[in-house]
Amino acid sequence: MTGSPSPPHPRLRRTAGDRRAQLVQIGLELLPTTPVQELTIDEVARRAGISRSLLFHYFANKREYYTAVTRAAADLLWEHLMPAPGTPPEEQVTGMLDRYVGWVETFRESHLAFVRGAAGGDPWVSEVYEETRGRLVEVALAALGLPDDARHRQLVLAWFAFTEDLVGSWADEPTMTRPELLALLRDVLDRLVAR
Amino acid sequence: MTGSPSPPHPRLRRTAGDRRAQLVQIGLELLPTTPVQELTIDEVARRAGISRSLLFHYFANKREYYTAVTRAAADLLWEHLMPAPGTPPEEQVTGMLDRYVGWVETFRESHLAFVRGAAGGDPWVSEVYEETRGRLVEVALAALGLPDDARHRQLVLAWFAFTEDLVGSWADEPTMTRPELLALLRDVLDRLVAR
DNA sequence: CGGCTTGCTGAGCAACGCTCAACAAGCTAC
DNA sequence: GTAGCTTGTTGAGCGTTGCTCAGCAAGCCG
Repeated sequence: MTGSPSPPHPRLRRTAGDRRAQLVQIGLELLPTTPVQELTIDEVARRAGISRSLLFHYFANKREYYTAVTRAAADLLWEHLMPAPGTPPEEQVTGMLDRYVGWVETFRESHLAFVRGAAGGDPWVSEVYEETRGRLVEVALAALGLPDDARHRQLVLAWFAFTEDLVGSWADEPTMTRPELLALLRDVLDRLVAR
Repeated sequence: MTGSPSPPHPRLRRTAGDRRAQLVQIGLELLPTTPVQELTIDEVARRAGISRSLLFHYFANKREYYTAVTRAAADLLWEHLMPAPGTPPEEQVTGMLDRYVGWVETFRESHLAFVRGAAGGDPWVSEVYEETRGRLVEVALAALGLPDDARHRQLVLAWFAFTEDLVGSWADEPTMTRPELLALLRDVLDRLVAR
């Protein structure tokens, strides 16, 4: 008590890019335990060891912040799913599907949290994932050699919803083998678009 | 300014049941324009013509309130979908599917808002709809003459996700006729469980 | 009219999103 | 080395919103 106030932190100063990345990273780490929109600025700032005010220096408001966090999560998924350049089209969908199941197996909780946050209430958050889903549909339709029209988009998007739900519950309680799951999903897709 | 304060409301006093029902009703009316969790107590109280405090007399906290609103919405859907007693099993699923599409056609925006709120972040809200979905699966499996085991539940629940997504986007942009949509959904379900 | 139940309110606290004026770390110029 | 600029950073503080609590008053009974 009688000692000098002693600055607990040597007042580290980061570059703008570093700090921004750090804040988004903290958001990503908090995602599994907290719905995005319920992240509190206080908590994030505390973890980063900065004042609340600084967060508003990098993000105009709370929404812009958690939208950035959501976008970061979507980008991670996107990069993991994208086929390596040069992959033959007929293998692309199979590969993406396989990697998607792997992703859910590895990051089950955080992925579930991400999807829930993206599906739920806030339009600004939903839009981020919608956009990623849209790009995934484009890739899938191209790989399948199908036209990118409204009808095929609807069908493949609905199949995404089917896949997300089934893979999620399967990861929680495996009622079939992994290859069976993959075959089932692929089969449903093929029959759907073969009309 | 110089007039008497004049009590704007004659201080109407309602029974507990009436007031509760009124508050839930207001929540239902606000659902299409506002994600459930973002309903503000202020707004609801203002619309009901009561003080904020009174709302906390009926609902312990905000969550309990919007959970009640969500449950009311889920009950409305449930009552609309349930087959009339005495309906032969083979017609039950077809009828429920038909009524579901009708429901989405009629209440597109509010139903979308409801599903989004139920899917999104808050576990307490999700649980309400999860429970209704669970009961719907039971009815469907019974009508189809299938065992109510984990695997069938997973498949039918995933098919629900497929159906919700497809019917939602179809209502926005009809890419096929209504009978075609119903036939497609029914066909996907039949093939899924016929394994 | 006195007394009881209970629907109802207003003042007020704490948490949180957000603003703003000012401080200070680290670089460049002289 | 120091003057001066840029910009990362902070603290005080405001408005809104969820929530509490002591107490008022509407309607009923004796």
